[in-house]
Amino acid sequence: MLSNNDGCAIARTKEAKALGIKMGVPFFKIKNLCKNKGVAVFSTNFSLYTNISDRVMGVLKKYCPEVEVYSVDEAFIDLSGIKDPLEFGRRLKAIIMQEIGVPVSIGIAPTKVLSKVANKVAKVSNKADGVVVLDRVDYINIALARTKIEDLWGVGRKNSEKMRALGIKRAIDLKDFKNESLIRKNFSILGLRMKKELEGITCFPFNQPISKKKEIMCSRTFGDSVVNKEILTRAICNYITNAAEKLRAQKSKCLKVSIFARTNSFKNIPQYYMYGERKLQNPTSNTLRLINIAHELIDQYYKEGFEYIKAGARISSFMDQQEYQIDLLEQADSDAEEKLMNTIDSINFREGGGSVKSLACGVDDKAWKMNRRFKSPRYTTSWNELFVF
DNA sequence: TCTGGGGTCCTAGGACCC
DNA sequence: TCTGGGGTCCTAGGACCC
Repeated sequence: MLSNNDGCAIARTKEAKALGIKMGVPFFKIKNLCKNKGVAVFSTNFSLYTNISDRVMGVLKKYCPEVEVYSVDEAFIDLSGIKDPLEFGRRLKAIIMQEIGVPVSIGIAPTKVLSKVANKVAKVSNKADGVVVLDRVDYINIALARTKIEDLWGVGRKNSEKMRALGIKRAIDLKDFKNESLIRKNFSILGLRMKKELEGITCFPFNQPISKKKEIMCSRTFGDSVVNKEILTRAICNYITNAAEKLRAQKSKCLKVSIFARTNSFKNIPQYYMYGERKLQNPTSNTLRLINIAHELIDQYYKEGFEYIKAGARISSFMDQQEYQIDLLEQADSDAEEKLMNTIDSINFREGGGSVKSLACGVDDKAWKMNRRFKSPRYTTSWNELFVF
């Protein structure tokens, strides 16, 4: 399968992989190979994939207690409390095949990182028939000994090179690595969490089923480069429109807009990266308002005489409706603040007294902390704050 | 030679994912 | 000739506060 404009290979069958066709390789580099070896090549149809994905996820949600949709073709399922996970997995696989007609592989293990390893085993093993449970230390260790460090979920190109330099060549080496502070120092808290997950300790917990985007980007590479400001503007306004639609769909408003357009860096021509951003005083999801801002940014940053090959728009700094309402409340009505202050003052500090530095407003099961100037509400989970409900 | 001791908030950039 | 389109999280460092 090829990317937009049939630029790169982005999905390959086992057979294509065996021919050495790598993820992301430009199509023109493998065109001859494909022709000679009879590789079938297709353009992508993302709305079709989204549709199939939605149906598969629907089946998961119907039969599983907790589902976290991770990407268009992956989901995590919480199986705590399931007596026979292997049997459950096999049944689930059969149901998906029957109801949707799509083959899936299922990896089951104590943590997310280990379940990704199990899934990889399920994909390649003939014996497993698509479902693998890694629930015993000896099984886990065998699987980790066969997993190259760069194939581990969360270890990319840069960090696998660094790990190899430390003698960590396989996943098992990371699990058995004695010096934790060295891992922490070189690979940040994420590296340490990976190691702990390999040991079977959960560090990437199950996420809330409904998670909202924190930023939304729409961008495209053009088929032909664009040298006309009006055409470029029209494209960017389309991206803004799409982004705003997604924003409203998740019931958020944004506080930041940015636009960009770039020349083709693979070509030996004059290069320019146009980038502009704007922070907003008041949150919005209004398409027209966002488009107006885009126009202003383009007027400010556009340069004549360049061949633009790609452009996009990004919106970020979201507030959801609840937060936004609180923000308005705080700006408009200082009575609320006074009330909270009075409540806090009335609390008896038993252990040597104390002072209140921040306020917490409770809404449902969440709380937003605000500093004294009420710049922006902030979700907080720190342990040393006083919550007054 | 030494230069207070805490904090918060924000951003850019890097690394990773599919 | 021809090189995708989205996302997330973490860290360091600067600006600022008392």
